[in-house]
Amino acid sequence: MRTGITIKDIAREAGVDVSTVSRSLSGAYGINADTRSRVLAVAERLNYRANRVARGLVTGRSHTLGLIISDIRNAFFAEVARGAEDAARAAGCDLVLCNSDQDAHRQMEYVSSLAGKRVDGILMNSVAVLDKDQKERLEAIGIPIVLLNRTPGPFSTVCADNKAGGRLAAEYLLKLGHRHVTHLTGPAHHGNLTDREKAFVKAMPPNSVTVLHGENTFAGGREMAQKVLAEHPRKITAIFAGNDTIAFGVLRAILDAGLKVPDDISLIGFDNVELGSIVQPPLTTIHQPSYELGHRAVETLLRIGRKEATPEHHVLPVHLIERHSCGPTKASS
Amino acid sequence: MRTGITIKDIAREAGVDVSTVSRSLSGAYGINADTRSRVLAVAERLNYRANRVARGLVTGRSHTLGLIISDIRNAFFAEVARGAEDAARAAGCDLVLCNSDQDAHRQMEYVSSLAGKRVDGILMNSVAVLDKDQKERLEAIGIPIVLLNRTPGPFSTVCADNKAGGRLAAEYLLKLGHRHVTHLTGPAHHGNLTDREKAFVKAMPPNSVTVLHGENTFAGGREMAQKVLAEHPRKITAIFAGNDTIAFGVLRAILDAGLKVPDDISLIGFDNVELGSIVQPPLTTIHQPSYELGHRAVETLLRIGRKEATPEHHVLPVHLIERHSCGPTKASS
DNA sequence: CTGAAAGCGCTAACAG
DNA sequence: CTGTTAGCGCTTTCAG
Repeated sequence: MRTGITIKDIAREAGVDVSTVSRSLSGAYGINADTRSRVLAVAERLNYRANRVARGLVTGRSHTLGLIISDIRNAFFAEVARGAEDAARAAGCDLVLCNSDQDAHRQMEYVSSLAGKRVDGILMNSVAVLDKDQKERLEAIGIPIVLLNRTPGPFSTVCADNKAGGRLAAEYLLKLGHRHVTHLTGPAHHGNLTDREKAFVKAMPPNSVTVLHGENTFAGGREMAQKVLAEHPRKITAIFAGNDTIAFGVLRAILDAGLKVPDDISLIGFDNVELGSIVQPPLTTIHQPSYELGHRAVETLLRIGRKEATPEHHVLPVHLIERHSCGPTKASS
Repeated sequence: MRTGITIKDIAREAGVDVSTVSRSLSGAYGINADTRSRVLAVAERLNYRANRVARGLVTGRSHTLGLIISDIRNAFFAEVARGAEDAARAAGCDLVLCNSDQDAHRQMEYVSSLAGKRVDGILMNSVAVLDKDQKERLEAIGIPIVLLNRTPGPFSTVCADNKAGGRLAAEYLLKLGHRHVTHLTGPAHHGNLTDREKAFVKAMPPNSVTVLHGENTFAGGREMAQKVLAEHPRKITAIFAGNDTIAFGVLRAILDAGLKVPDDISLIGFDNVELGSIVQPPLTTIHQPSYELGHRAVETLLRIGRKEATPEHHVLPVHLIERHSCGPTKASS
């Protein structure tokens, strides 16, 4: 009912066998040019549209990829998704969008569901560093996977150089004289954020930084900032946010508290989301190539999918974007 | 190779027929509780995962929906997409993401591709108001469609009350004394934006507003604003942007020109994107329920999909969010 | 070069 | 309650 016109109809109409139709359509070898164009004409006339589901059933390839991310509303992920979709489209694949909200259970449900649909590959920024059980289940699924965050293990990964980014942020703040800083970030054991945190803390002098974990969202950033602001009204001179979205929330809280950035407190983010340039003050941040990340990730997904082969690990460079949310400490040294 | 374990394997293993397995799995009627649990146990043990593609082939339902939007990087669409995905998931459907970049050709390719995949429905913010030919082609496809912008015709629509929004913006600006305003918006004949434009112009005094069409993106907003600023340095006292993303671009250009908002020029947007509250100055805008839009759209999509039935038209309310990007004119009255 | 036949993995009557 | 029989729409040997 739904479809109507199939390969069979056009076979009958063109007076040939279905296999001939199939071959003509797929532009295959060994087919008379005349028959072929006749078949094509009929297909055209009947407004035929091949059923990709049926084709997928026999070929075993669905030409569909799954993308599991925390939340598409985070501008960083939107950018990643766009890069991924462009690359997928270039390869003739569809991209199904899944928002995990950082929920491990939900993430697994998506994987399961995608597996049931026999997607050709899954791209995901895993909720947290995967435990042994999860890794095994993922491997058992037998679908190519590319992780958007560095996790030791059998899976390919594509991610930014988070450690270098954390270090960059530390060095910059240090150069400006900050010695009492706090790092506001997402849940602990989140691959990328954790790398940033570790590298940041390591690059700062001992005991100069306190870190607070929360939701890595606008709301989360605001809440964490409200907390620190309430507890340490004077002491801290700078905040390093785990990502720009958190930074925006932090900025919001600082503004609400009647304080000024960077006069009262410096703020540096991570991601370099487009809107960072128009908030007030424009946000100093660490740039990571979000679009590229998504693009590269599906490229490697497609590559490893083909040859049942060795995992690849790509790490993309980051750099500092100096705008106006950071300034020198007055109280320091 | 890809899959391995099928219904057949578990039939053999459990010593029953495949149809029995199928029935057990789908929790169907008329099946011995014992056999059923035995089958389930085997399935569990073998880590069986039903092939939804095969199932779709026979049932005719793919449990997949398509979402075609301009660009997921636009925060408004990200919000819509999230609402759509949540609703789709609640209904057991996957959502495939398509970015049309406002390109009519690309939009049609996506529709075609989705149709080939026999999606259960398509959700799209059509590039422009559809012409007769396009409408016919869409109808011929025979897949339920819900449009995210109001287009007269046979398709269901879910959208915000754009006209009311345009009027609201005009009334507000008028109240503040503005009599020389410009409206910076996207391409002409874009359903939603056009409605806003028309209502806005109509609610303003004759000849008080000039409108400029461009790209409805951050870059587009910046470019249009640069143009206006260069040509009418003094005259205009307020700008109404077709959406917040454009407004952000406009803001950027105004700031770059060394002017102040709202002192030198007032700015009002449309959408009420989250980040509007932290730009400087916080953006006054028209709120539309983006998440709801996406959510409602898939709900109606699913509904009209079931009964081959009458199109539905939903229009969701908007309201003014008064922040600090608009002020009274000094030069006026 | 083209037709016949088998089958991808699953569901859906129809008997028994 | 369960097995048998047909397919869904397409690709793919295998003959001819």
